[in-house]
Parts: sequence; C-alpha cells; structure tokens
Amino acid sequence: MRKTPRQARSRAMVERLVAAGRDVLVAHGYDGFTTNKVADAAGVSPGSLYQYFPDKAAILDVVLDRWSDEVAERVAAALADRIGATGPAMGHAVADALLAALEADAAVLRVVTEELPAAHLARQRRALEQRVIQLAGAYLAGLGVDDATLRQQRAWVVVLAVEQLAVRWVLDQPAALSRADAVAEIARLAGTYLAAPD
Amino acid sequence: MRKTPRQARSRAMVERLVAAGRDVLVAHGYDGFTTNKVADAAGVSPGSLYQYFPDKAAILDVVLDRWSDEVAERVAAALADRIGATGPAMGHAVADALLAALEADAAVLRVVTEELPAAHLARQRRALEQRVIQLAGAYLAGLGVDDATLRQQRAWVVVLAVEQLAVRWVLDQPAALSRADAVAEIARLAGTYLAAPD
DNA sequence: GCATGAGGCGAGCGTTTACTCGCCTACAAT
DNA sequence: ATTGTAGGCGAGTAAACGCTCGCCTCATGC
Repeated sequence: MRKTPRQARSRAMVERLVAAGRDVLVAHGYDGFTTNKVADAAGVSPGSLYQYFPDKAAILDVVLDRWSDEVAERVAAALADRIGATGPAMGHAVADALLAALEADAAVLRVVTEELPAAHLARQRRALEQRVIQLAGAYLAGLGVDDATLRQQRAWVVVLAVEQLAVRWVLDQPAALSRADAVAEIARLAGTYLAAPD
Repeated sequence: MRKTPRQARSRAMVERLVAAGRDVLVAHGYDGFTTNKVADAAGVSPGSLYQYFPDKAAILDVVLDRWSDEVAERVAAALADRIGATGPAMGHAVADALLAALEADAAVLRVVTEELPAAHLARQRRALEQRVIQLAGAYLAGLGVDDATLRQQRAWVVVLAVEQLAVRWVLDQPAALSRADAVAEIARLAGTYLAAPD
C-alpha cells in the first residue's frame, strides 16, 4: 500500500478497486487483468488506483489474498466442526464440506488454477496445506499412530491427494462421478489409507 | 508452422530454435520467454524464427509438446513394463518409475507447474491422464471389479491422486519424506484404496 | 468562510515486445 | 556462369500497458 486511505470515500474506493479486480480477473482472465481495466471497472481513474497500490502486482495480491483467506476459513471451519465425529461418516462430512468450500466461488477457483501461474498463490496454498496437515496429524495421533514422522508423512500424503481430487472434481465435473460419488470415493481413499494396518 | 524447412540447414535451425526455447524457458521462466531471447539463444535472428513459426505461442507449444511427449512416453513404458507384476511389489515399482519419469527433467517440470498457466498444458495433461486411467481401469477389471462405472471412478481418483503426489514430491522434496518413503506411501495409498472391500 | 491538504482525474509517456519487411547470401539447376 | 529460389538477417514498427504528473475538487479544522 502506497498510502493508507483516511477518509471514508477513499476507503470505499479501495474496496471498489479490490472488488473490481476480482471481477476483471473472472471476466477477462489473468491475461486480461490490466490496471486500466480494473480502474475502469471500479469507476476510478488509473491515477487514483496508483495512489493506494504501488503496482499492478499489489492489487492482484490483495484480490488473491482475499479469496484464499475465504477458502481457508471455510475449510478450517469445516474441519474444526467435523473432526470430532467418528467412523466413515466423518470422512464423508469432511469431503462434502471441502467440496462446498471450493464450490462457493468456483469462478475464481477456475481462473486461479487454470490461468494463474501457480507460484502466485504458492504461499497461501502452502499455508493452508500446513494448517490442514497439522489437523490431520492430530487426528492420526488420536487414532493411535505413535510415530510423529509417520504421522507427518501420512498427513502430507492424504491432504495433498484429497486437495487435488476436490479441486479437479469441482473444475472438471467428470460425467462418470456424481457429487455424492465423489464425496464417497474421496472419503474412501482417505479412510482406507489412514486406517489400514502397516 | 508457417512453412516447412526443406534444406538440411533450415531443419537444423528449427531444431536449434526448439532447443533454445526449452533453455530460455528454464533459464528465464515463463515471463522471460520472449521471441527475441529464443532467437538469440539459438544464434538466429527474430526474422528467421518467424519464417517457420507463425507466432510466439507456436514455438512454446512445440517446446511443451516435446516435453510432455517425453514424460508420457516414460510413464507409459513404466506402466506397461510393471502392470503385470502382482502384490504390493507392483505398486512400489510403478510409484518408483513414476517418480523417475518426472525427475528426469525436473527443471522443465518446475517451470511448467509453477509458472506456466495450467491451461497451456491442459490438453497434453488430460491426454496422459486418460491413457493412464484406461490402464488402471484394466487393472481393476483384472482384480475382479465388474462394474465398469465404478472402475472408471476409482481409476480417476487413484490416477489424479498419485499424479499430484508424485509431482509435488519431486518439486518440494519434503524433508520428512525420503524418496523411498514417498514411493512406499504412494504405493500404500493406491494399494489400500484399490484393494479394500466395498 | 477560508486555507490546507487529501482525494481524484485522465491524457500521455516510456518501455517492452511481438512481429515485419526490405535486403543480402548461399545453393542448386540449367 | 547465370539465374531463380530458399534461407537468413536485423533494424524498425506498432500496439499494448504499466505507470506518472500536473491539475482540479472536495472535505475538514480553525
């Protein structure tokens, strides 16, 4: 941020710019994300945009941070709510909530995974993965897995695998795999992997 | 291709251009992939580049096609060789070969997954996934899974999950997960998922 | 009600970069 | 040897786009 908006109208403008940034990203894609278009969509001049954002990357970063915070919040809430349950029902509930967290803003998810260079979102993605890996590790400890390294390894594997499946299912909507089936199979994958004896 | 090279020296130049394209992509990243740099790295003028490639995307496409063909070839060969074996040893062998296929050109893998918009490689990636899904489906049929839809679903799940784990392991080299452990855990994930009773 | 500075504007500058075009060279066939 | 053609060159062009700068307006404190 180049300077912090003091008056209410400038705060509102910054808000409009971020919202417009999201809209431009969805409507025109990553290549079509230009500062002139963002300013235009916000009903603001390019010069005003640069009063508060040092460069183009800065406003894109804010847009991406907003979105990934939202997704992370939904995912964390879903896990916190459901990690207490037991048996296969818990796996279903988690998978379902995970899909819901991604489906809630599928338009951004699509642009972000298909058009955006992954490096732009790597930081946020790693952070979320780490959070979820910690939760999964704790869950494994509850299951009686005593080796801490093994817990980390298995948590890493199951979290990355489930993440990928959820994202790809939401984006690709494979004809052969209904939503309910996807939930069941994702839960099954995680369940069999984590529960199987060594 | 704008026109096809007839003489030997022009064919050699096209070769040099494609090789230079790969090098520029690795050395300067996706953003640094400019036609001038590619021509320069190939010891050729920009004008000559445009004799044989209609635009920048065309030469990038060739570079990407080359690489993905190589990866696909290694993966397909690895699976064809090992799908006959039985028991957990087969899972290990496949996982190991898959990692090897990605490790063979990790520099391009890194640029392609971290900097390149995924859409540029979606076609090739889908094609490879489909090939492997077919193989996995056949393997499931051999295991006695009679429902063709279920075979498709499970093949989709296991292939995407394993793909993601292999790519991420090669790129991230997580400290807690040695190569041997990664092979074992990937095999375990696939094995428990596919072998578990319904 | 006036002075001050924050807020906002938008034409345009400068750079980057994909791509071209007129010209030269090397080769092969007659 | 000559001539036609493919191959190759590289300075230059055009367009896009990030970003600035000089100017105007409005809100707030005294």
